[in-house]
Amino acid sequence: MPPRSAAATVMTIGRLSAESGCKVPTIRYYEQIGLMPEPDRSEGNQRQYSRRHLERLRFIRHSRDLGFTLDDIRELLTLAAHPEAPCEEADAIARRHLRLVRDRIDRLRKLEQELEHMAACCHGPTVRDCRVIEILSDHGKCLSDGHPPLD
Amino acid sequence: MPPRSAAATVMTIGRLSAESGCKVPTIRYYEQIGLMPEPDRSEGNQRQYSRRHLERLRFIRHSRDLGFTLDDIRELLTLAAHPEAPCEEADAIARRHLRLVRDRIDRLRKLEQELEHMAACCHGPTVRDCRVIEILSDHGKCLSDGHPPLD
DNA sequence: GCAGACTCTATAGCTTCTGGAGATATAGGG
DNA sequence: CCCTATATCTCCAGAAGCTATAGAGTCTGC
Repeated sequence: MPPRSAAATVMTIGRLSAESGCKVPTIRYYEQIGLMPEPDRSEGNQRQYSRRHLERLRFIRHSRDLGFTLDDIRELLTLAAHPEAPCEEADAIARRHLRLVRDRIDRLRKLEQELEHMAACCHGPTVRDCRVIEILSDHGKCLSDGHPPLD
Repeated sequence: MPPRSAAATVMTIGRLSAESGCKVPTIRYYEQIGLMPEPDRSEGNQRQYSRRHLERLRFIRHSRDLGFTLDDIRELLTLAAHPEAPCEEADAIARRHLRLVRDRIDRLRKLEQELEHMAACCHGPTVRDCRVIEILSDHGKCLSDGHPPLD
């Protein structure tokens, strides 16, 4: 009997979606931007995917979950296809991304403090006595001087 | 002599930009989406801003820096215009935002660990021995089961 | 009165998808 | 063979929050 899991040699796009966790329009989008190769088509013009497609898509999905950009992923995919190449580049991408993530954490922490401070400053029942609005209006009432952009 | 700082009663858009830290196209964009009111125009059809515009724009800018969405800011601006209204709502917006920020910090921390783990796993000189690609290919090699979406 | 800086409008692009419209394909049951 | 329900097809628009460009007009200082 034919296998019921991802072991099926041919998948529709819906199946690929279920197996990979990517939504159907997202898969078509990835194909459109050249991140996924164009699959074969059935007689009725429907996409037919193989396990190789699934693997690639899972790689993409996983990398996206880890916050890599599509451009990063494009590069990582190229690297993955050349096992003999030096891995410095892949490593560099990962490390750069790690720096980015740490940076974002730092900035978000500052923000967290600022917001805690703000929320703690609400003193009266009306907007007039509420510091939230006031602090937003006047940067000088902030804990820190500058808020770096979040992204 | 006419004042040289923001005390000028009338500003061009470039001046408003410099005083607020918002770029010129951003200011026009805010006007377009109704976040900033349409200012008077000079005879030559150029926008003329008052200090009230500057205050509003600074409020917006500061809130953006703190990560509030434009929709949040719209609401906060409305609230700010009604000092007699109860401040619960402003407070609620700030607290909701605080929760959001904390959530993002948590998720980014997990990511950080994952990436550290990954980077530490690079063992060989070629992609073949580099775990970065391998881990990306195979979710099972991850520290955690699921990576929640970052946003 | 002219160079150069600034501003105007309108429109398109960025990133990473997501959703809808309207048409076709396929699978399962009678 | 037909019917229906679901899945798929293409194409296009929209989301958030800007940013950039083109081509024209305006203002300022010397």
